Formats: sequence, C-alpha cells, structure tokens
Amino acid sequence: MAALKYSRQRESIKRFLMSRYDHPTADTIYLHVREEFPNISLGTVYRNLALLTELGEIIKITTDGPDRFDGHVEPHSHFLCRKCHSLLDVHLEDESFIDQQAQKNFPGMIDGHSVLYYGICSDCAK
Amino acid sequence: MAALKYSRQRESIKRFLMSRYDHPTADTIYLHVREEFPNISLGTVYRNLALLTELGEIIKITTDGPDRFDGHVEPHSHFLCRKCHSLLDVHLEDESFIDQQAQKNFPGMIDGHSVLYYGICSDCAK
DNA sequence: CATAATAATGATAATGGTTATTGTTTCTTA
DNA sequence: TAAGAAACAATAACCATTATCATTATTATG
Repeated sequence: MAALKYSRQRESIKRFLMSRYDHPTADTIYLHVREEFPNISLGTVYRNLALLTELGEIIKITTDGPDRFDGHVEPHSHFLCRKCHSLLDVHLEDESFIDQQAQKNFPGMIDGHSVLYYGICSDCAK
Repeated sequence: MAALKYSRQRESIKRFLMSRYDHPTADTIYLHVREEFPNISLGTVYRNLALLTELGEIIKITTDGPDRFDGHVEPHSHFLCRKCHSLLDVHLEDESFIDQQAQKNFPGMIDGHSVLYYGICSDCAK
C-alpha cells in the first residue's frame, strides 16, 4: 500500500524549503526548482508539497491568497505584514501556553494551534 | 465617492450571520438568504461579505477549504474539529495577552492576531 | 544483472471558490 | 419625481489547486 519511493524532485523541494525563511508559495518553489529540473511540472510541486505536509516534514500556512510553505517544523508562529505582505517567523517563549489557556474555557480537546499575527514589520515601519 | 447605500440583501446577510454561531460559508449563507430573496445571486453574497468584512461588521475566517464568516466581532478565537470540521468559538480570558507575549521577541509592530485551535470537539469525543 | 511491479512524473484538463463584467434595477437626494 | 449613483442578477473569467493519464524512474525480486 503506497510504499514511498524516492524522488529527486521531492528532495529538491524539501532542500529549497529548508534553506529559506520567507515561506514561499508553490509558484515560487516551482520557479526555483525549475532551475535544477527544467521539465518539472507545477502539479509535481503541489503533489510533493501535499505529501511532505502529510508526512509532517514541512508546514502549510493557509492565509488569504495562495498557501505558503515552511520547511522548519519546530513549533513557532507567523506574522503577516499588512503593508508588504511578507510572512515572518515569531518565536514565543512557550507555544504550549496558548493551548493551556484556551483549554480552560473550552469543552473539547485542544491538541494544537496556529497563530497568525498582524501588524507592520520593522522594515515597513521605517 | 462610494457613498454606502442601503440594501435589503446586505441587511439580510448581516442579520443571518448575527443569528448564528456556526460560522457558515458563503454558500450556506447564499442558500439561506435565498429563502427571503429567491433571486439573489451568489455574486451578491460574496460582494456583501467582502464589504461587511471591510467595514469590520463581520469577520472572515480563512482556513483550508472555503472561507467562513462570523457576525460576532468581539475579540475571540476559533477551534476547528479535526473530525467533524465544525468551527467553534473559543473565549480566552485575555486575548491581548497573546500579542504582548509575541511582541517581546519580535521587532515589528504587532496589532492583532488570529488563532485557530485544532483538536476534537466534545461531541466527537463521545 | 535483468526484469517486473509500482510509485512518481510531466502534460494537461478539470474543479471549486472567488472576483470581475455588464446591462438592469433600486435607492437616494435635490 | 427625475437624475445620478450604488447595488443588483446573471454570467463569464480568474486563479489556486487537484485529478487524470500515458510515460518514466525507482525499488524489489528472480
């Protein structure tokens, strides 16, 4: 049943995401990986992004507009600049604290969260 | 320039959202409002949802799948059940605390956030 | 090593949610 | 009550994403 096979394209996508901290879209990833694999198709990029997300090797960030991807899976949050729309990392001292606080007033079982902060990034604030 | 004009359709959309706590999609809203306005078009629903969101009278919640809408704008968070995909309200004791914590380690200016919790709702846990 | 089995690919069509366009209708105000 | 403008219904267009399918690459096996 669906034994995973190695693919150079997938490897390349993963490597690219690990090298980046700007949370590129599928299209940006496509344009980059195409330098190494000129014939790669956008469908292959999407397919592998979905697969890697399912495997927990990358994170998919859903916002307004196209999804963005993060090759760094340690728990952290994100910030979206209202001006330049860049998506930046935010590191909280204790990510699990958020879940604990919410759990106090919520009857279901909370096992995770995703936070998106909004504001003006330091570059745009200048 | 763009003086806002009253519309019964918009009124009805707003009224419906205020009466609900289940964060319906544009399509669900469309199906409901159609009972009152059988000729309303889906485009009108989208147009008014965008307008109301811009005015701050409702909140747009972007997740995987179609956007969902909330007629209650007091600060609160949301919970998405991994099983039944219902979207529920979560009320934190202090919503602004999250911003303050993040601001400690972030150089830009944070002026808001949206949190989406994940887990199993109390109904599905049974 | 050769070959069979099957997962992954590239090319492309299809989908689904959302936005834009256009001609008509409904509000507003003067 | 008539002119001007915003909102409408109908529908086409758009864009991100997913599905299809014939071919190629990777892995398992004899």
